[in-house]
Amino acid sequence: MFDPLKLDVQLCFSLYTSARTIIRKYKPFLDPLNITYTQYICLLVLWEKDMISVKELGERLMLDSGTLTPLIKKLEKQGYLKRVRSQSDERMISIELTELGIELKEKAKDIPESIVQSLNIEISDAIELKNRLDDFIRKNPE
Amino acid sequence: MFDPLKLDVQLCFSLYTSARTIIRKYKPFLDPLNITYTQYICLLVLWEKDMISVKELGERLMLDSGTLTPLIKKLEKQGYLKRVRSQSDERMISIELTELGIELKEKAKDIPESIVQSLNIEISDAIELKNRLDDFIRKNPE
DNA sequence: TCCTATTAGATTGTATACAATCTAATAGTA
DNA sequence: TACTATTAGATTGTATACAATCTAATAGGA
Repeated sequence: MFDPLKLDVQLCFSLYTSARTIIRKYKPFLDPLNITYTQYICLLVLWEKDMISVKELGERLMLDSGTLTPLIKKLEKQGYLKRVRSQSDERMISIELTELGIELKEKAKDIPESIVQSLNIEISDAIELKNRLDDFIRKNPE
Repeated sequence: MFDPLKLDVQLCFSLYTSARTIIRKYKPFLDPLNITYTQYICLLVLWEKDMISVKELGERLMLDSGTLTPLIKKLEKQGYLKRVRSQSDERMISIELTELGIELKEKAKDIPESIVQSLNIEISDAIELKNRLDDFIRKNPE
């Protein structure tokens, strides 16, 4: 008999478990750089576009200032970035990579490839899965 | 030019975001029961099989005692379960639903259906996505 | 039986997530 | 211009995750 109150049946649990599983895979590659997964994705955004506000970073990662403020301060303490009060609008903080932060990009460049190698998944399946997830995210905003 | 250090390219971020997105969808349905998503999935396991150890629950959810111990104590404080030291092996704790915990199953019975309704996704797509995720989890253990 | 290894769960410490609230700055408007 | 609303980011409080360590109990030999 089909019971929707079964853990095994619920999509959410599969998403939750998959996310934790893959984030765990990043750990051995991020530990040497002394950063966490969330810090890593912040840096990914900054490596793409430097000098953005906390708000813009938050929109990109779908995280709020409650999560980002302490995290950015930790990256600042490690010397990877600076927090600069904007001149034009003093409510805003501009996050700016330091030399060290820019250099870190080079050290992190092989991580995506290493992750793909460490995952037991075909590239085509990974792409298909990612497309389906992005479709899901797109259709379920907020 | 394809850059693997782009956030948008990485499967992990899609998983991470999808998981947070769908867990957020549970909140309006779980808030009235005064439980969180993680507490809910613990109860899902117990509603399926009562009187299990912390270890067995942990294996089912892939969570360790560091996460589960405080969480189970909160559910105990709310009166949904009892923690009973096993007679045969005093290292083990048996988690046992109370009347209140059993009654909660009835109150939670419509949640899966409500979630499906609230998600903008076709059932067939949800099933396909879930199958792919479960395949991914199965192939990437630990 | 005695000793060592293992195991179950608890505890500690760090790092998110996220709701709710707060503060200071800016925008919008009468 | 004076007033109100909005906005950016910080702060507070709660609840995970998870590594590392600790403790007590059991298992498995010599």
